[in-house]
Amino acid sequence: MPELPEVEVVRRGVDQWAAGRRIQSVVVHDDRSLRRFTEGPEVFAQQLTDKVLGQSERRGKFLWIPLQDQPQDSDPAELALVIHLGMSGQVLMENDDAPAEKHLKVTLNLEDRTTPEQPPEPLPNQLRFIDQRIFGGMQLSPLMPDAAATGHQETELPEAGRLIPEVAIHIAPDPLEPVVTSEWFFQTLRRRRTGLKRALLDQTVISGVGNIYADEALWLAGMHYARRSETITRSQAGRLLQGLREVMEAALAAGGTSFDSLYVNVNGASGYFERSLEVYGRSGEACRRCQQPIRREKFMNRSSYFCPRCQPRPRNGRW
DNA sequence: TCGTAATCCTGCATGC
DNA sequence: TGCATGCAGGATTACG
Repeated sequence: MPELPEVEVVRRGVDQWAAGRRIQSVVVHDDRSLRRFTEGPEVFAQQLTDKVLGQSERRGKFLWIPLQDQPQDSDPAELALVIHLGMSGQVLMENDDAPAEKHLKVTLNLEDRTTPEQPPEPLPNQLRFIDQRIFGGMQLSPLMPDAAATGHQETELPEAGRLIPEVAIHIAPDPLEPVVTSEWFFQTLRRRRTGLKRALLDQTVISGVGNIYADEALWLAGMHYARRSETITRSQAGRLLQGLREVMEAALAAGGTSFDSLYVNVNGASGYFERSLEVYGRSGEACRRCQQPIRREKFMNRSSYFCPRCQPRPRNGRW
């Protein structure tokens, strides 16, 4: 299931294979994947055709590709193709003679790249969006200045002046962005009055964290998922943020987490991080720190995995 | 205004 | 064997 590291792996692949290439035509196979683009599949295709794909960017689980008129356009793009993988979305680069996937939703037919760095072998000429459960989707959105960076207390942030799609403007920065400091995270959590895991899964608090990495980071920090966010201390917030970064960077290095072939990179290959998970999906198995059996509990219409000894249940909302 | 629960969707596993 | 049910979960929406 794609969370931040998986989306970043896909972003890198899209950048490598599709950046700088012009869209020849667009085929929408299933307009349910454009649910959030209210103007319809015809307008979607029309607005993409003849545009050049720029360098892709990401915030949390939102991935977007700025659209330009020319390959070396110096003017900032005004519109972006926004892709969200949901829990079963895939982006694949393939040739047009490859058989259509069962859940193929949108195909972008690309012109050959003609820049000097073009490799000798021909590049795949299609960018395909595939989505089994249709929780993900594509849409077009105008780009606008990033409020998260411009409103930050620290200056000289690399994000200052960055453009974000309008549809993702409400999404908080993710743990790998420099704007997310330990103090920022502490203040953000203290302002909320909810459980820690609820806060981690709320993309307006911090983005990019899904069920898997929330459980993993809480285990690394030794904190229970129901711990109240407003009672967290500075050092605990720092530990939790460190846990988030640690697990995400490790997953990124392994090419992401693959559970059921729902996540693959743009070449169709699976990641290898699953074998490194400490609690998620390990109900009944021994905790690698204290040997207590990992417990699974129902939480927010999903499952929470934790070690009852390393992550004791809070009493009176604290510990 | 904020926090929480329901909803969307499909394939797979399980039970009868 | 075939059908019904439960489960997985990210983002949005509706409700209290």
